[in-house]
Amino acid sequence: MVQLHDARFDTTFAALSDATRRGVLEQLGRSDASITALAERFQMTLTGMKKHIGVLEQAGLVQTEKVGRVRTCRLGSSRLEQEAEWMEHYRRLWDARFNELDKVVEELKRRENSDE
Amino acid sequence: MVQLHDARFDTTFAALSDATRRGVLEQLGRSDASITALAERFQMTLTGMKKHIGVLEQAGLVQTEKVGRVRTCRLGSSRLEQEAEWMEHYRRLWDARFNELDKVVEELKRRENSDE
DNA sequence: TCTATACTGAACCATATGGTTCAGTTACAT
DNA sequence: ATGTAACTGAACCATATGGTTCAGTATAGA
Repeated sequence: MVQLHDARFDTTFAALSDATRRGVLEQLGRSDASITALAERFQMTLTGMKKHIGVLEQAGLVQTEKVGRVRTCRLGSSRLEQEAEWMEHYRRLWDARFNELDKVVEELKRRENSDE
Repeated sequence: MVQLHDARFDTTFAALSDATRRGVLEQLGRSDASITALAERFQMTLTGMKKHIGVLEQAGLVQTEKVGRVRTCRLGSSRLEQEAEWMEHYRRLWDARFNELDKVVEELKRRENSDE
């Protein structure tokens, strides 16, 4: 049931398609951070960063918790496992196609040889 | 020089964030195909499919060649190697954070025990 | 109690995206 | 020579995205 994962993949890959958001993930890998801290680090308004965090949260890549007036962001529960798997799958497809081409080339060589 | 890869990552992940395009990659993993064939398979106008192919081509995931009046699409040269690497990197960050939390939890338990 | 900080939400803006239709152009088949 | 098939490009449309400003609300600190 590949279809079932489609929506999730859409949102995860879309979340990863922005350099700022990938930067935020890197940062959160080093230490948790407030929205303000992240906004400063990436030279952006609070509101702008909040939106990015929203996207990352939606994709399960980040979790946040508000205590007092500061909302702390940390890495979320999605470890991109299925996405990494998908990439592996794609690579196998690629290899399959590649090997097929190799066979064709070999076949051509064989014919050339028998023609000589 | 992480920045150098940023633009490429942007376009690759964006290309992968659409279910139709991922479907096209799957299909091309099985066999090369014309734009018309792909458009039919994914129930879409020729023009629509052409745009998707354009996006995939831009990301290096697909290559095309026009012979006569049909343009044949096949898997491209990008094997998502750097992207897979990036995901691994992210995972290591995640693990690092996770282990850190584990230590904190252990530390808390130790204190609890010494309090008893 | 007053003030500054940290966030939130609505509204706005420019540009991008995913799709369409319509009007070509080129190439194959009769 | 002509019709049809395969693609291409321009124009259009609705919605999404990445950002902003501005006007709040809620909390921490003096």
